[in-house]
Amino acid sequence: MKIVIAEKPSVGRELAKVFGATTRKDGYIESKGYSFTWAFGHLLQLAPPQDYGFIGWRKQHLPMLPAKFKLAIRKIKTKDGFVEDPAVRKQLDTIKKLFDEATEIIVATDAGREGELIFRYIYYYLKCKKPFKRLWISSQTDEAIKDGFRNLKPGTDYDTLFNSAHCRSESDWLVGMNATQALSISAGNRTVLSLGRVQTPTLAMICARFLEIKTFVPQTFYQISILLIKDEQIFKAVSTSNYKNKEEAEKLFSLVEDVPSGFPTGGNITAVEAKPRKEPPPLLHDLSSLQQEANKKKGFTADQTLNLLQNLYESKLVSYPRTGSRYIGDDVFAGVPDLITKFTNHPDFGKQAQFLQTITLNKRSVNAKKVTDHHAVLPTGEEAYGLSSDKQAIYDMVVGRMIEAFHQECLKEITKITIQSGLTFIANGTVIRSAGWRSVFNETEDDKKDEDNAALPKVAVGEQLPITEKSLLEKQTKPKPMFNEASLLKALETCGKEIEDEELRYAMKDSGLGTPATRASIIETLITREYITREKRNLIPSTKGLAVYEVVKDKQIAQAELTGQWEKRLEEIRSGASVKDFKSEITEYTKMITNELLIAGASISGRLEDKKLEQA
DNA sequence: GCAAGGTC
Repeated sequence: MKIVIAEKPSVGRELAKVFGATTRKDGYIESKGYSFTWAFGHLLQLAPPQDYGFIGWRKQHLPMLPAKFKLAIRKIKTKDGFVEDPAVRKQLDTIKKLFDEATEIIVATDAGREGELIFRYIYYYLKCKKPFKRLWISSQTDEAIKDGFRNLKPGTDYDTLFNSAHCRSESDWLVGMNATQALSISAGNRTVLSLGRVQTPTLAMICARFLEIKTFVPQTFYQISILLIKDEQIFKAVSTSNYKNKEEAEKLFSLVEDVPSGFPTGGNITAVEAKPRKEPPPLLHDLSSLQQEANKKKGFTADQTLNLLQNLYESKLVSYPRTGSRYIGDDVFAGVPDLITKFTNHPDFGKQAQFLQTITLNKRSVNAKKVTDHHAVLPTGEEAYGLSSDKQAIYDMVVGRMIEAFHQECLKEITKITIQSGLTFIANGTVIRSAGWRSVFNETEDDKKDEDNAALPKVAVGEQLPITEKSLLEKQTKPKPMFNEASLLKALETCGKEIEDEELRYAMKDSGLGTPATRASIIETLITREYITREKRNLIPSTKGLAVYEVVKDKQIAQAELTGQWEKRLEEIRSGASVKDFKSEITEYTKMITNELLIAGASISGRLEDKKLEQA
């Protein structure tokens, strides 16, 4: 009997289906020759400090550097504290039984670093010694699966991938557990002050933005705007320059030749520019882009959106939710026309779905090379009925985006008129010639400025138009907005791109901070720790969060670059570099940050106390 | 009590 093990039940069932396996057992599916089983993500985790004898949080334990890490069954929180997850224990027993009977194991966890780790932790925990082969596919279509099974790789081909995964896991434990205890202990051990490679840079971003806004000094500046008229159509133009000095602005303002000042045609047209612009449809959604849209449109938190989407996935209404790809492969694209047909009666998108049946579909979101473990989120086409309003809203965002993504470009005409009257003015106008994908939701653009005109009248260079009105506008510079969940998610995705060091930036190019699967939980962790709170839709740091930020802000643990450095080294390990060197560097770093925090935490002890007094 | 990673 060959045992195939997948990362999650949905994939296990999909593989079984391709093999025609139908005998459903508890935790696996059987056929002649093959049994298909699965994990539920990580079943095993690195054991907590107390499993190595570090009982209680004590300075003399630090730094905790286990000679050999242990694995423990994933825990869940109950009213009696943390206990082994019984469902996980049961599935591990099933897997053990199957492995014991196996002649060969076929590893079908997701094709990536964590997928490899999920299997290897199970394999080593069960002390299994049987040979295994690796299924490595990036698409779940029947053809891709069959092809993958014809081209199984030797399991040992992925030893270096496991090494990099294992290093990632242990390094996060070493740095996170030690830094957390060190800071908590030195700050008086009254409350948990957690730190980690991902959560601390995230907290730092929120705090830095908050302080930037708090210390922002608005600058007053002046702008001059005019209204012109042509063929009974009034349009607006704004001075190309801003003026810091009021006297200067007033002087220039007096030079504007408007009708009330006695100039019947004081606006000289000096340039007219009209350019067509094509706006391609948006890409399909990955989890993060959907979380951002749901936060903007409906105010859902990242966590709520993930839960709603997971629910839709479990009801077989949408494809795999925790994806980081906004593309699909050609094989999935082949099924898209039929999929679109299923939505021709949709109350909101039916008409546009019908229209898509008559055109060549846009293939911007089709790129097999950009599909990683999972493709972009798509509806499955199963009939959806009786959904709660929140679930329906998320489902409609998925369906609507699919219709948009395969729709035509939006064609616009951008017009720019330059007017001279004492000083130079610009009038901008945008006319949509063909709405294309924008007809799906029919929403106005988010980047539209209030000084933009819709359509501009036809004018020619040399024409002189009446200026019916002029205004001197007093404006103030504004700080960047506070982070909300949408802008934070985006910042987590793109923070790698702002790293100056080219190599580190390259190492983070496909990752950012955290992963699609974990970003919602990072935000929730910061809230649970009382580092940040939600105020309306904004994420605001608390006194506690700001105190922690003060201690760590100049340290590596608060920089996104740390992840960049790790990613670079982990990639080297994956291609065969020594594990030993990286491990000893992590050990050194752990010792250093632990010692620093054991000293530094004392400085915030008082600030945590203040918070309690305020509340009392 | 604590990380980050995956998923029901």
